[in-house]
Amino acid sequence: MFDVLDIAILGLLMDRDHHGYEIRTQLRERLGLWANVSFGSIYPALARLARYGLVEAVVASDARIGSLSTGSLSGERASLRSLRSAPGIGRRGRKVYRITAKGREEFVTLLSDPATLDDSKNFSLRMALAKYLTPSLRVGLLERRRSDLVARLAEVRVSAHNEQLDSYARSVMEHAARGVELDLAWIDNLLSTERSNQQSFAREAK
Amino acid sequence: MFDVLDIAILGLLMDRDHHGYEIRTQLRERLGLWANVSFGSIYPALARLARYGLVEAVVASDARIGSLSTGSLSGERASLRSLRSAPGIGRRGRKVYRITAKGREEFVTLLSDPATLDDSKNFSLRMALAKYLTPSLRVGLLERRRSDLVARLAEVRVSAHNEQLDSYARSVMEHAARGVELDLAWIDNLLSTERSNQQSFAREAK
DNA sequence: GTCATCATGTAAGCCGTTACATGATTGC
DNA sequence: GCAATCATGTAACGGCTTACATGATGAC
Repeated sequence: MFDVLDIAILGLLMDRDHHGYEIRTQLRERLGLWANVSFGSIYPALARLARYGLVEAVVASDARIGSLSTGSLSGERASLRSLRSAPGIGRRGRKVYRITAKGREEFVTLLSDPATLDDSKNFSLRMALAKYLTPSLRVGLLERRRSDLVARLAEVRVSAHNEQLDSYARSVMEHAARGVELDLAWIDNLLSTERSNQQSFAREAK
Repeated sequence: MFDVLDIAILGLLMDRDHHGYEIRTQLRERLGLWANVSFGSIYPALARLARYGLVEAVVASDARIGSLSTGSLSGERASLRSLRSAPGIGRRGRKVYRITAKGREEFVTLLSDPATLDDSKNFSLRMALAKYLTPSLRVGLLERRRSDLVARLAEVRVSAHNEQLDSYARSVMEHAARGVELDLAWIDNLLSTERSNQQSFAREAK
């Protein structure tokens, strides 16, 4: 139904409102992935999320003018016009998006949904947004990722020991193995942090 | 013109003939990438390469051993024989593909072509096939990759120091940085190997 | 005799990019 | 006045996956 980009956008909007143009930079700077997602992906995604009622477009309340922030939708048009005619701050009619209550709900569901949790890009995105998950969902996510990596490590080690590989191909395989080991160490570190947090919480509750 | 999968397939065929079904496993086992490329990609790619005359189908008729064409490559002949001799007869009419002289030329050109050498998947593929490159082309490839990684490392370190990141998002960024560092160490290691090989060659030539 | 594996191919569709189209604002 | 950046959107296109269609062979 909704894909990775939708989750990423909702995740950004959980924090604060954004307009489309801004989302591109934020995706790189705050969520790590993707060297510049194109606008051809972002704007349609926003439109779709709006159609499903997970986000809504609000007026660009610009810092200088301010006080325009009366949320009525009928005022939106007028405000955009006034922003345009008024020289100075307001750029071209920005459409600032805000996540709805329904969107917040759906976001947490999507984020913890174990379906399509295959590749590392996907996982990194979810981890970067993990503060919106409950501790137990976080641990579940981490454990699932851990078992995937263990399987992957075994596979890549078998490949690395393939006798018929030349030194370059073997080097690639060995490096792939080291990459998976690094990922695994990271996950284990995150897991132990989660567990010690849970323990200290349990102690407090006593 | 030709894409990554084409290079990968040609690379496999440089070694020995393959049929389509077999290529899928080999892509994983020998070239590392892609958890199973689908046949919907492989067969059309083979057909296209054949249209351009880079490969040709040498139909392995279900018939028994022998009847083998100009076996310039002894290893290839041996592998085909072993495929047929073990069980009763060959399976369904396999189409075994062989790389042509033109294909070998084009392969080296594509492999050393610096265009579209962006992502790590692409680079890993090229490195896995690096034995088909000249030493200087290999060094060029490695140096280009190195400078990309240096730039990437700087970028991701800036992201990791972003004050507004929560601990999870920061952890993702820091882990990304460690990943790039690992890649970089690998490249540097490969580069020094290349250089010491060149030196020992130079000594011999003296 | 039917299931798993081997084997080849086509068609539909998804997801994302590039290219196109438009326009405001800022700074030189 | 002109370029660069900010800003939004649509349309065409490409690559890869899924699903579909077909069929041989070997194992149990």
